[in-house]
Amino acid sequence: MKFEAVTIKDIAKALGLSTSTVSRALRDSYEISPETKKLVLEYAEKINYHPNPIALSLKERRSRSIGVIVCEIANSYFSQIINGIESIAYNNGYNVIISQSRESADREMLNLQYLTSRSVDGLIISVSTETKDFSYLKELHDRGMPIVFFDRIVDEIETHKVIVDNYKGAYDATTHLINSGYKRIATVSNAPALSIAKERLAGYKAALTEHGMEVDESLIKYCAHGGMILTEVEEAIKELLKPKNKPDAIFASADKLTTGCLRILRSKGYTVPGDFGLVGFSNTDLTELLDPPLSVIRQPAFEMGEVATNLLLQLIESKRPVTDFETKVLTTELLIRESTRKKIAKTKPVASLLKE
Amino acid sequence: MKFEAVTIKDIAKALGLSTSTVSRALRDSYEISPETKKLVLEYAEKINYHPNPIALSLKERRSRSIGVIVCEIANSYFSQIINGIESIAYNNGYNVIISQSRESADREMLNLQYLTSRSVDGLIISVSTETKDFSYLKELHDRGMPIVFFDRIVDEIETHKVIVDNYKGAYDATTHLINSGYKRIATVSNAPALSIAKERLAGYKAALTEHGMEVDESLIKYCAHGGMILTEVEEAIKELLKPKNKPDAIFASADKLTTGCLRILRSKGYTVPGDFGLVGFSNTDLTELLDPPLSVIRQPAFEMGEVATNLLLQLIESKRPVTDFETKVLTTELLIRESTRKKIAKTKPVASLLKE
DNA sequence: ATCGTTACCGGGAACGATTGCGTAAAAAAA
DNA sequence: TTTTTTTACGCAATCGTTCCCGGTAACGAT
Repeated sequence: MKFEAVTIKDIAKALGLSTSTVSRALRDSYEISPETKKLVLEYAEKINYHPNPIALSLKERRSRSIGVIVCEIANSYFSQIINGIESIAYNNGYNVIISQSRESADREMLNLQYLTSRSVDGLIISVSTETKDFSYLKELHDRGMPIVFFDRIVDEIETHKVIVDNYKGAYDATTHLINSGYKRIATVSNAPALSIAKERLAGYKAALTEHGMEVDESLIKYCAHGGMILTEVEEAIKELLKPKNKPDAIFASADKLTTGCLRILRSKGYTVPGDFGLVGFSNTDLTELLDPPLSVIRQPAFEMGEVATNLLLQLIESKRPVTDFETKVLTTELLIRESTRKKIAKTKPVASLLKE
Repeated sequence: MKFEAVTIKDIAKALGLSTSTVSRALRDSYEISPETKKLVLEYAEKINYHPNPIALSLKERRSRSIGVIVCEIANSYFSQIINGIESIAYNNGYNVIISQSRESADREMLNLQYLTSRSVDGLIISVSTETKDFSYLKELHDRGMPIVFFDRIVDEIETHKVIVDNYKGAYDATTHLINSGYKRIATVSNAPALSIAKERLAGYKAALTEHGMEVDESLIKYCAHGGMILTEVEEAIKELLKPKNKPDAIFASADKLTTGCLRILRSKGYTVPGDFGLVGFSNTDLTELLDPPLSVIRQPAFEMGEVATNLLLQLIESKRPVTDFETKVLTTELLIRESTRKKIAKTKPVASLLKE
């Protein structure tokens, strides 16, 4: 079934004009008489004419659409990012095509090919945990495709990037654990090759050393798929519990890792923050309703999406090749709740629950 | 900046052939000699030729893209649905354009216009709570636009629809509350005009009457935006707590309403399931980690997305106008956890936490 | 009377790909 | 050898739109 739309030809035929005249009348050209314009405009309105964007795309060699690749949509952080992207794109007449890599480099590549063959005007990407070979992306970029990275950025490719201050986020969280009285702080991290993993790890280590605590590599565990596969988190926790000198707190470095840790700890019968303190990056709005309410580092996800999109549009609409790229660094927010309160408060604070 | 792609003309020019020959060679037409084919194919491969989908769209009058309208992406239920939609669409060479109504009829209308002007081949929609006037949608459908509704369907428009057995879901949940010993069961529902709200309310009422309990209209509260605005939920709860004969359990009829109720109850210092039993529709995978773990009615969201997309593609690719429409009804699943356990068990069950 | 302006409008070539039709040359049949 | 058939390719129209060229009036100035 097809959906037949009105074209400029229909108007031309009905009004006994040429298509060029109609086109010009619609674009309010100076060489069309006011009467003709009025005629065309009114008729176009009457039969509900809308220019065919596909024909325009062909003519102007641009599709007015941007591609977005994230690892998964069903993740608060990314869906908030997408929200931000969408709001800006929409306001500028662009549409957004979303695809998911599901942390697979293959799927990411496929999506990339798909999106470019669909001739998107630009791309906003957070690479998968698995991606090691950026040559395809690099080639794309070299051939002129505007790209903006966010979250998991690629150092090898020079373009606009949007991140948060991961170092500081991790530093603050770890410091908070230290100040709360935790002595042996472990971390469950993302795939070590990832930019965010490195930065967060660096912040974690810095906080430890600056407070006179030594960095114990056996307390650093990695989950290759960033918590998307729960058994990886389980494995990490199992490892952490092995030695006699168990940690007394965990800093989790990604959304799914944070809730994953809680899930595993609880399933093993441990209590938080009794047996372990827990803090992590997370953007779920349910963290305060969890048992226990989780202390989290929250990223300004919506804003990140907005910023990334503005940068991309700037790139797309620039007449000359852009060579001056910037990396926007937004700040995280540490929300302190029960999960890092070493001495369990019997009376739960409820006043702040209504916020958001 | 533009991203210059290789065209069929480039190949033709380089090989001293006509564009038609190249086109036919690429499509493996019988009237092209094997040598020429080989030549073209190899050269196309070499310079990384990809047919321009926009030119194809213009020629074939189809864009191979489908539009999706949901109220918000950052909602587990909808992002799971989108996941399902995307997986099927992708496998069939379609791309998905997503937009959000944010429960506003105006935004929904705008999105609709935008998507159709972008000439999508079909639409998958869950209408907003606010939408009362379906004439635009109806007109679109009458003019031949393939549409599939899911979740919040529109009775006035005859087309494929995908829902769950809302009646049974609500009935089961309410019955579960009754069997757990709750005596005065309230419900917090969606906008009353919504199909899902009606069906769930009917299931709730049926369960009550069938178990010899009377339906008390003062125990039925509505939230016009389905929990998206928390103050509406707060207002509803406040109303429920007014009369002396307070309810002892709440059945919430949407994802955000369920977590919203928990949020409000906890912020007011009530305990669940001590002061109130709570069960509701929800697709978050965090419900078992909440305090208390929530009993929920879970919808097969991913599958719903798949089914809806298959139906839509069927509609799009049908040669003749389809007049025989079907409504697929999937089944919900009741997951029983702490929030409906009238007598608080001291030892929390942890074995099932690892599932999913 | 001739020329230059100005005001309006149409023809037709793009954009990239497909496809019906026409046709030259080569191969097969007469 | 002539006719017919097959093979293999090119021409041109098409999709909807824009825009570069024109073209033709009407009118004033010379």
